[in-house]
Amino acid sequence: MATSRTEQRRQTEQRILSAARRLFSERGYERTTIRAVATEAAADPGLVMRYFESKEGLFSQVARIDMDAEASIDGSPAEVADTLLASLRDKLVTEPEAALALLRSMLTHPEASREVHAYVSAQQRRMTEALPQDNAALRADLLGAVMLGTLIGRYLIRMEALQDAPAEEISALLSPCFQALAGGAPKDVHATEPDEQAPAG
Amino acid sequence: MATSRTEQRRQTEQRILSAARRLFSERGYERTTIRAVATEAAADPGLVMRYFESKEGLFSQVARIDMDAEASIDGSPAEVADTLLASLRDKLVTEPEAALALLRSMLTHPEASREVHAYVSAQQRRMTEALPQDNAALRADLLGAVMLGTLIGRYLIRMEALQDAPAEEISALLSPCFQALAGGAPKDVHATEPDEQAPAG
DNA sequence: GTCTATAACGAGATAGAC
DNA sequence: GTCTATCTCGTTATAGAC
Repeated sequence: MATSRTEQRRQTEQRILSAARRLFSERGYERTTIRAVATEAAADPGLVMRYFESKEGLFSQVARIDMDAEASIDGSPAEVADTLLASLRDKLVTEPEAALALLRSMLTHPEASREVHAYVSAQQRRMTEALPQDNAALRADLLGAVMLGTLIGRYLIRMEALQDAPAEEISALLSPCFQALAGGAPKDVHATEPDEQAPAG
Repeated sequence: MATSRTEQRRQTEQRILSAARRLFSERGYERTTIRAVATEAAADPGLVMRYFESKEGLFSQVARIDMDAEASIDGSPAEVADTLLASLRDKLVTEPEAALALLRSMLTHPEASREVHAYVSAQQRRMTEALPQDNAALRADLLGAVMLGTLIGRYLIRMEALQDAPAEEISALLSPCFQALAGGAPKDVHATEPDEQAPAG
């Protein structure tokens, strides 16, 4: 017998999670209803509640991102910039659906906001340690803001050119930007005249 | 007498608008209720409906941004970058509450999304015309994404360092970033005048 | 009579009883 | 696993104040 009760239940749970991931990332927390998730998963609304306790519980399950999976951030400023850029490129290559569920709701849902805040804070702290400048914390925040803006533009707002561009082209354009923010020397600039670039401080 | 009936009404309308602006920008569209706006404005929920037709109508009134007020975008890539940076710095100096109402809801409310999309598209088109490169459209989108990310980080997500930093410091750090994205030569000037264009080299 | 406040309606949500 | 009570929302009718 292929489908025991527990197996059946596990499958239903998976269908619900998958449906929730899709709807939360497409519509955000508020506009996603338990009913819609249930319909999408061919299950009963009550079941969703039973399995995940509440709408909040379902969202938590969906939007949990493991910070530990992120690459560690260290080395010279230029290396930090490269690491971050590589991390961003990853997310530009394959759409990070679970993360999008979180991003989509971060401006309007308190828990999503907290979750994102915790994530960027952690990342920020690691970067701040790696960047030697006195204004390292601000530089780290700006790096985070640029990454956030890029992901929002591509996946959530769907800016046309940004949505269609290959990941490599985006990261190539962003590279000098990251280098500058990290405080390293901008390397592959399409500049006609490489001027001196000492940060005023 | 200071408060005639129409004057009284005008004041109530203003209180409602002000309350709505605050609540929409703090909580976003979905989590802002007509009732809460009315309470905040010391008015009646029915009045809000009567004055503004519907919740959508109220939001439209609050979130209307005049694109014409934006500075025109032209000149060399370096000048384009400077213009954009100046525009961003403006918004970093004084918190643009009405725009924040729109930004806060852009990821979860369809009309807010459309409004923002129209805005960035218009800006994008003007920039694309000004930037000579073949990948101008993508560069324009990225410039927009960086500005968006910066505003979100400072006002909506409230990244700590970014929230507290003076506008000049932020724009100084962002300047080479903008220059690189616009395709001009990175330069280390931090101008205080929007019109100021330092002669490079 | 116009403008404002109170009350009620129906839709749709979550969550807990069966 | 299903059904239904309760809550809150946006909105509309109704009664009262100027």
